[in-house]
Amino acid sequence: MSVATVSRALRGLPNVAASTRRRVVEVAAELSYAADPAASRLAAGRTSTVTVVVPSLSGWYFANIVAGVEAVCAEAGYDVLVVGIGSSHDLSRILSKAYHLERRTDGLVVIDIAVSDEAAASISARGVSLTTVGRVTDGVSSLRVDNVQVGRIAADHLADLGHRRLGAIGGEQDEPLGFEVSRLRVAGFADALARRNLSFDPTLVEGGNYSVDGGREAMVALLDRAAPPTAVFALSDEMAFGALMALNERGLSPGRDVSLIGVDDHEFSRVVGLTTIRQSVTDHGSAVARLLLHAMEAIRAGSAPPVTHLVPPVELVVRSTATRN
Amino acid sequence: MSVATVSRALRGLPNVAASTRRRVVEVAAELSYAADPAASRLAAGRTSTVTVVVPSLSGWYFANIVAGVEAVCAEAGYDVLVVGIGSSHDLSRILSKAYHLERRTDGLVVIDIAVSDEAAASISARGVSLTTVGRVTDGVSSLRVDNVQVGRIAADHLADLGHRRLGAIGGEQDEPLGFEVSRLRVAGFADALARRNLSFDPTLVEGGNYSVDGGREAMVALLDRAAPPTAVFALSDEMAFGALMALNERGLSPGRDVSLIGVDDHEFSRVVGLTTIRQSVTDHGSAVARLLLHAMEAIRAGSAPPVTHLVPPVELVVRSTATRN
DNA sequence: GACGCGAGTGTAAGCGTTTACAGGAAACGG
DNA sequence: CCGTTTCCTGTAAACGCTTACACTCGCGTC
Repeated sequence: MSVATVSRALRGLPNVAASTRRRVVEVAAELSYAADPAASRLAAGRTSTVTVVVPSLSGWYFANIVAGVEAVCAEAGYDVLVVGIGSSHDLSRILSKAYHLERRTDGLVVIDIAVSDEAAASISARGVSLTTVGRVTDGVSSLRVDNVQVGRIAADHLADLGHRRLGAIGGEQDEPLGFEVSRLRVAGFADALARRNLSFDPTLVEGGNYSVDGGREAMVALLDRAAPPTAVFALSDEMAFGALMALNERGLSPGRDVSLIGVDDHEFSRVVGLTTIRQSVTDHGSAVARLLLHAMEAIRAGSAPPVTHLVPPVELVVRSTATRN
Repeated sequence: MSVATVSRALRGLPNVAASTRRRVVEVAAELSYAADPAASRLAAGRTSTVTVVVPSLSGWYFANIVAGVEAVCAEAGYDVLVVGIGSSHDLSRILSKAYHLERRTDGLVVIDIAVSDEAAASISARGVSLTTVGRVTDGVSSLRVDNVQVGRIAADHLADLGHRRLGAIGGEQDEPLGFEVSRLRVAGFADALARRNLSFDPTLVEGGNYSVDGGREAMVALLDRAAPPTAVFALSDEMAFGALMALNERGLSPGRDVSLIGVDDHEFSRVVGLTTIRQSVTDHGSAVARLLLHAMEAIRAGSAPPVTHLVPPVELVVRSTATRN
């Protein structure tokens, strides 16, 4: 029996007699033989590897996205490589990584990092499939929540509760990763208020850096205003937790003295009763992984990869930190 | 100039004239050339890849460990593969994965999963380095916190505060991953009490499944006892958060009505003022990655890999949920 | 001035697959 | 019964590196 036949049998290719295949599979199992991945990759030119590029691996949001991607890709037989670009905001590291990734991966999931058209073109020219989360690039499948909608939901809820003086805790100007998200959410927030003929004071937006500490400081800054807001929209639950700390420190009660709404439905939001806007992050990871798998399948089949833009729904979760004014 | 010279120059091997090397590096940069990883792996037999095997990728603890490992390994030029074994408790999946890993990785970091002596032997026989976190196997470098000590610190703190009727929220019998940890922490807890001639009622231990919900239910069960404990040791912060929920639901105040101490110093512990025992999980990841790098270096050099067992310190963090009885 | 030596470079044989191509046997139609 | 077609299997050429080995210098040595 030749190596070619074995290779064909083990990979499920056609043109192998059923009896032959059975024997091959049997013996392979017995010897616990499996093709050397490096040799396969070299010969076939495909790596059976998917790479997730992510700003950071710790942090609730990224960890959950990666978990979703990993589950689906592993299930489909792909190895999952992770690349954290760390706090180094310089794109060069990402690009050099992406460059190294060249012959290293069949697919790329890029999370919350802007991919320029040229970068996307160069990646696709190398035969690597690309999908993004949180950012969209022309011609690249992506998944993102409708952040404008998120802002609107928050504003509508707070306005329905009778709040009129509203503040927000968002990203910061010099924050490459989170700023775009902040901009959209705040825009939606302001837009929904405008539709109700309510005014939104843009000076009542404080940067919170998407961290607990940042959220705390932002809330302190808001409380120190001459006329503090009666309700605050924190653009992430983590910042909302910080805001809760600030309220506690001042002896203020969330929901009674100041209403607060977050975004994410982090698992600890339940613990503190945080009203929030839920996004199912792990599901997002799974969904984008499936997008990627389809694209890779298409490329392998020689057809043009489909371009799909997923916009999963978000959902208001009412708890106790936002109450009637 | 021959391919051999280029190969040697680019990899920094000796026996290359400085001038030659300079030119090669220069031209390579210009053409943005880099060796095809698959071909290198096939020819050299090494993969420059490290694999992290972890029960789950979401969850604070695992995400942070993986982040620490990734940072160090990426820095050292290794690709980082992640394998989540999911909720499937069956070892077969792990083993089949490990088997597939055979020619796929130079090093393995196994987190909170027991590795049998035979499995360790078979892995090392394949030339793959192995380090573990949370579990120790003979002859395998590892990192684990002293869980007995963790239990003692908790008991000492609560006892110092005058508490005499103590409960605990831990893992469960049928929980393959967490039970060992629970056993040790509870043992340390009981031991420290015994040293003070205080009694510990083992029926006052409820299983909390290392989840928020589990912690909540465990606390409910404890509160429903005829004689509830005045202080509770939650074996993880996440369970402690659940316990806090249960207290809130009953209108009880943590620290005043029931004292509570957790383990981890999760970033939200600060938010709720949870007294806890800190472990620096990301640092643990970095440390175990360095252990692995050393082992792989030794193997490459032909020497026997050093076996080191790291036991990083833990630290009591006093906040407001545990107070004088 | 022949010799040995070491530094630097080139040659070529793998590494273990995949895959185009060729070949051979069985089945089928005329 | 012979020529086709259809299936299956084998042969061998890549794939792009690494590395043992051979080789060529230029130099110091006796």
